[in-house]
Amino acid sequence: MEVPEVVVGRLPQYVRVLRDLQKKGDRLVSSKELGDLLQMTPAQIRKDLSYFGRFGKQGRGYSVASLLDQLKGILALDREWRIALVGVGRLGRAILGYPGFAPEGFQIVAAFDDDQRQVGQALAGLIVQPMSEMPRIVTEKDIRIAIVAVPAAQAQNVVNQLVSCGVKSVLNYAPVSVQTPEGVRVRGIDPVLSLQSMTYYLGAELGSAQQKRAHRIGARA
Amino acid sequence: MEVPEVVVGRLPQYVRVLRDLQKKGDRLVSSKELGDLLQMTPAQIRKDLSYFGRFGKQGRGYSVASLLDQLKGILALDREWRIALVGVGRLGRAILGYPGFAPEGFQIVAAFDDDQRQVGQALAGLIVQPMSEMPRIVTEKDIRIAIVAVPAAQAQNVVNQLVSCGVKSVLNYAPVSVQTPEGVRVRGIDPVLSLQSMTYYLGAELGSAQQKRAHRIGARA
DNA sequence: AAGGATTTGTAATAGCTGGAACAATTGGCG
DNA sequence: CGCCAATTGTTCCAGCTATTACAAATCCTT
Repeated sequence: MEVPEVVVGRLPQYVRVLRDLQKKGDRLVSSKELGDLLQMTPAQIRKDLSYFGRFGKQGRGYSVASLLDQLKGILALDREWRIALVGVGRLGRAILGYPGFAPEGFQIVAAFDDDQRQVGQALAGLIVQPMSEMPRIVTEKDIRIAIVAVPAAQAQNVVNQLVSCGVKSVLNYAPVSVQTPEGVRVRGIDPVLSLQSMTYYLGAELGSAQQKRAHRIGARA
Repeated sequence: MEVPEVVVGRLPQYVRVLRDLQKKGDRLVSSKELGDLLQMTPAQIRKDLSYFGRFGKQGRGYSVASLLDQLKGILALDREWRIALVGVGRLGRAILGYPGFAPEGFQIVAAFDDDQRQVGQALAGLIVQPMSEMPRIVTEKDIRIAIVAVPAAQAQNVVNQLVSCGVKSVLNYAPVSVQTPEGVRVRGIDPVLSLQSMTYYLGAELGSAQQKRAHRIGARA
């Protein structure tokens, strides 16, 4: 069966909330409970999970530990992922220092920059490498994921290089939409875009009554 | 006419690419061109825009400057938005120093933290305030948007406080799903979730032939 | 052991979203 | 001046997504 991309996109949320429940000591959880925590309908959660198997028990719900294990397997989170970081400016350094990656199995194992003042420097236990070393290092370390934290003007070029090195997934912090060949996935992280999609509704609230009527407000987690 | 939320979510991308085109000196742009840049079909762009009016000229395309102006108006980006930041730890400081907000009209005008060692400190021209000052300052400065950069365990509590202060939009950097009443919008920024939705496809490529067949690969910008 | 309360997995359905297609319109060119 | 190429705005339709509804299964209580 074909799994819709939107379903895959929700699985990590399930993983995250299941971890919290496990930490809290809960052994069982129902789709209703999960739905409340994630502001989704129970049916959607059950249907999403049903793409991958039957993990629950009727009348009881899901075993937190077992569902978590299953989802980690499905998302391939039961292994370490080596990541290359490109760009060690202000943003890149913050990413290197972010403590949220390692506990989830994401390890930044190489850092690149084309600024000669940055190259050779030690950061978070890594020596910053010149871009010219990318093909060799990415191949040697078998890196499939890259994080791009370079200025917008350089992002497309950097992504092109990464793709030609065999990188298949890119997390793009540059505020620009980059194009990739089929088979290479890009996820953008741009707080400004997120803010701008919220001001639409804020503007309506401040605007005329006519505008108010035109926009419907609904919460989103 | 009711505008779907998914359409509103794409408008900021149009704004971003239109800015780039304007910087590049282009005066006109077609939906085909925009579609190529954003890896979308021209029809979708035309349809999205048609929710708000008729901005193009048949046979010619859209005036970059005029479409940009229109979209900025629709998204309420033609004004300054005052933002409160909660949490000035490692992540909060990085956000304060991020130079991408100001040029888009987003100004962080208050910073809060409940850590007594942080309160009173000057950061990026702001004095870090205690949480107890939030109701007063948010009201006085008429703040409607907040950025949350506190540990996951405190995020829900902080959001509750923000909501009770009248904040209507929250950009949540904490790796947790927070619940809000209807009318309050939350957008989460969690790079780990983005990575985890990509490993699903990477795992399939490394896995068995059976898994390979099960997952379909398609690029996404 | 029987009955009731609960909850899953899925089938059916309603609603939404994206894309194809095309008439209408515009500007350029000979 | 008339034709041609280009491109929009919109209608229609196919496909996708979410929700409702319910039979089947499980556990708890008495």
